[in-house]
Amino acid sequence: MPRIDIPKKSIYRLSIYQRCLGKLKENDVDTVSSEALAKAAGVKPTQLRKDLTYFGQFGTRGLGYNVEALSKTISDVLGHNHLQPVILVGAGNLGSALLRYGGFRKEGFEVVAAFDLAPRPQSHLGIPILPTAEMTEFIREHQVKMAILTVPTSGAQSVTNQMVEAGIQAILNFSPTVLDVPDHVVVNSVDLAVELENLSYFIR
Amino acid sequence: MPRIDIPKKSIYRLSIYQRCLGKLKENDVDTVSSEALAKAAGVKPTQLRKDLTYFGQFGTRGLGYNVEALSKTISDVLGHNHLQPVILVGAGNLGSALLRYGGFRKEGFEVVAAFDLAPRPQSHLGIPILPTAEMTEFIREHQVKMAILTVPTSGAQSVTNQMVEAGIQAILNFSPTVLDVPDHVVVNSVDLAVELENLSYFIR
DNA sequence: AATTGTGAATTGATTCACAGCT
DNA sequence: AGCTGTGAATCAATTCACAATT
Repeated sequence: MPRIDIPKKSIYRLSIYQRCLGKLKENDVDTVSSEALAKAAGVKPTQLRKDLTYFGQFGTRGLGYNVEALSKTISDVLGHNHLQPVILVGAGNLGSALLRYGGFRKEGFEVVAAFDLAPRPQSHLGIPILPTAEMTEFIREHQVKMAILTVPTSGAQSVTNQMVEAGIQAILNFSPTVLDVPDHVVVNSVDLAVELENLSYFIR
Repeated sequence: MPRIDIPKKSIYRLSIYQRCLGKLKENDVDTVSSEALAKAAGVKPTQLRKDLTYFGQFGTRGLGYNVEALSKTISDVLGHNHLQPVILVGAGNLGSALLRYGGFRKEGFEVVAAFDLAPRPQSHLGIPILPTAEMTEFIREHQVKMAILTVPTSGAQSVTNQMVEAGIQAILNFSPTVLDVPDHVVVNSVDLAVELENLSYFIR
């Protein structure tokens, strides 16, 4: 694995570049300079170029990058050329909103099922909401590797343990708590209150 | 302003420490060591101590930190001792879920109004949903400094321009786009698809 | 004896400056 | 001429190691 010393932040920015490239594609732009793409992504041109060199050489000197080709390359690097199945655990307010949101599919992710302790029979956008008791079996059976966690703080760690035990390798955590997971599992946390608090420090 | 060379990430972690301290308070713990608190926050003890020294000395050598006092200090530093008013713009799926969520108040934030191009008369938890046309006036009148942005990509930049013009200084952005704002405005973006993409890179 | 606070060392990320292609 | 690719330099954040304090 050469990935070992690529900054985590570079990987993160790759996704942002990818989104910008998508917009360029929609506008039938077929070549873009590091300067223009960096501007759209809110970074410096040298940083964009440095980020890309971790994975190879994709540009043409004197010209820039081919939008289509670069986008394809980033897809390859990020490894989601095929639809990646994701489960959502905790179908409360936030959870159901995310189910209804549905904007993930276009980015290569498909929410295949949701789980809740007290599932109402209703489903969103055809996504079944199942009892949490069935979660581990589902994960194993469908070989799901990614989960979105939107349960209240109290249940977060125990649900996480079950998911990890069943084979989940990556968790997008919205519960306002720090999850304890084994090394091979990745967690990205989005804590809304923390984000707000952080912002409030910077206002005068 | 001494804040100038304090790492942005330290500020961010302060919020996390604050949350952990809250849990300790609930359990009537009154003293905590850097080791224990760091563990709860998912960081190294030295990092916790370093983060705190940017703001002063709050511990007792040989003993640890007084939970109550440290929590109070962090509140002061983060500057949200009084309820901070926040508006939410874009009352679609995600926006209304956040309105209903309501967990912000406990952390010192109050969503005072929501805005939408096509507001249904209904309100969530007593928070009025008003037409976007009234937004700038509201911001000025109530001196609101913070906003949560949950409009679709297409409208994000123009709504942002209006908000900034009216005096908004901090934005928590959920629109999947990079916002262009003047230097005195802070933006924290949460892009769900980017988070998922980033996770997917790390699974094997 | 235990634990904080911190300068120094290290590690990591960003930016510079320019060589190398097209 | 223009723009990428990249080693070197800089800047920032983290961790170490230990002195200071209770």
